[in-house]
Amino acid sequence: MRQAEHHLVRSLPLFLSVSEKHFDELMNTALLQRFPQGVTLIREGDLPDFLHIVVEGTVELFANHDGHETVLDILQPVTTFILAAVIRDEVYLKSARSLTPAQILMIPAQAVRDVFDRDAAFARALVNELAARYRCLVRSLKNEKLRNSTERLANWILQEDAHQGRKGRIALDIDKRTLASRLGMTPENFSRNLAQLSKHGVITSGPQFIIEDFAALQQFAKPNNLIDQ
Amino acid sequence: MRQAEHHLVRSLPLFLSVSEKHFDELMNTALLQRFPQGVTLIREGDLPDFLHIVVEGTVELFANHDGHETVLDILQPVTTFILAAVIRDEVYLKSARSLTPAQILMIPAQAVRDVFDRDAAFARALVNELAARYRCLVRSLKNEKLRNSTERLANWILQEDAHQGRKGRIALDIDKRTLASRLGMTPENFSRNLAQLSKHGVITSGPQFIIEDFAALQQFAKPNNLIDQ
DNA sequence: CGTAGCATTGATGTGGGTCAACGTATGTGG
DNA sequence: CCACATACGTTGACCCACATCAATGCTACG
Repeated sequence: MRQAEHHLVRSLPLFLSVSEKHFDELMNTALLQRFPQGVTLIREGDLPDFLHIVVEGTVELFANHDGHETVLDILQPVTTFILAAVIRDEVYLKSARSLTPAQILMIPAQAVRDVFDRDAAFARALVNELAARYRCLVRSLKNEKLRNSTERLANWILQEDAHQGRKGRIALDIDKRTLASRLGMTPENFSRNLAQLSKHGVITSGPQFIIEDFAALQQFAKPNNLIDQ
Repeated sequence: MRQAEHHLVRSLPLFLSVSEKHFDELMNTALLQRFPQGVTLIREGDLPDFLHIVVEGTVELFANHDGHETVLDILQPVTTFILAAVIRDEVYLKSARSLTPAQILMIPAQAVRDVFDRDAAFARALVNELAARYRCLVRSLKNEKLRNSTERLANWILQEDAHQGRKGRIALDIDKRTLASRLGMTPENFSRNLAQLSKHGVITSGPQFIIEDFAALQQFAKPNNLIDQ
């Protein structure tokens, strides 16, 4: 692993307080691997070999049942995933695939559990990380159950605008269909919802959204800090 | 707190490996409290004062937004809740109310964080508990997104039958409307779904369900150990 | 320039929520 | 002991959000 990535990982909340010795122990056996787009990284039902960390690119967590598939989460750098399965050494409940070319840091599950048993600081960091992931999951569950698809899109636009510096102009760097799936709707409904939002201050021109009337959008979206963020 | 409850709590995975000293420290300041039915125990948006543990009764976790309410989980003894909020000392994302008269053990949040900082065994137990709760949440999310309401009911019947000793006869100890809400549907749809299941081997007579054709029910329900417990 | 893939738009179907009516059981007071 | 009230369960009618299917437009790239 390169120096730059070493520092990046070291500075994650999860590893910040781990002793140098234990951090080296984790990293010595870790792999930093590049994957092309569309690769299945893990499969639900398998036992965890590695703790995965998205270092670059986008990863989709999904699950299948009886011929149907559902997206459970979409991850951006830098995020751990399947931490719970690694800790408990139980089968994955979700599958993962790369939505873009991606760089994934993979730490052998046994090494994580070993250090977890010996390094109290790491154990505490793990609690915090898991708690954070848990709360993210609750938020996205509330987002799904308490808002309709147009509202979810409106709030995504508000958040993305804040993320891109409140310029009121959002450049879309992913496919609309990918964003649609991320927001839990079909591409067709995504289009219709976008059209709806023209009534609430959003102009769309190709891969750009422009917030023409911020107050109107805000009023429609009703952002809520117990759901968003 | 009585001796019996002391032992019950002590034997929870969360407290099994905590030192006697630290366990006493947690329990000294803890409250074991009885609540009547329908009491709001915690409110989303508040900061956590206590870690809650359902010792007796049933507790519903729910959330509100813009005049709508949704049930996020229903808890049976013995389960911790709002652990993630306590660990991170951040606001609750869910509210909780007692669905039945309930007995709740409340451990001051600060005491939990104190012992967590000093007792590595407790920190590790917390990780395991949180990971278990995380996985439960993923399972119920998959149950909601990958099955329709009739399938959810069918699987609940299979699970409850297993739970009651595979007698093929299930005694309902809660209101049908409560069960409906627990399975994420209205009482009206619950009735209709139950009627549907008569085509798949389930006979219903008042507060009793009888599995008349186990194979048929199983075939319809398609139980999945990556969704069901 | 033609083809492939994404985006958009319209028509239609379906799951499940809502509203209303009615049946059935369990009290409660005269 | 009966009349009545209250509440739950069931059934039917209807509606809404969203998925699906189909047709067409748009863009890009060999």
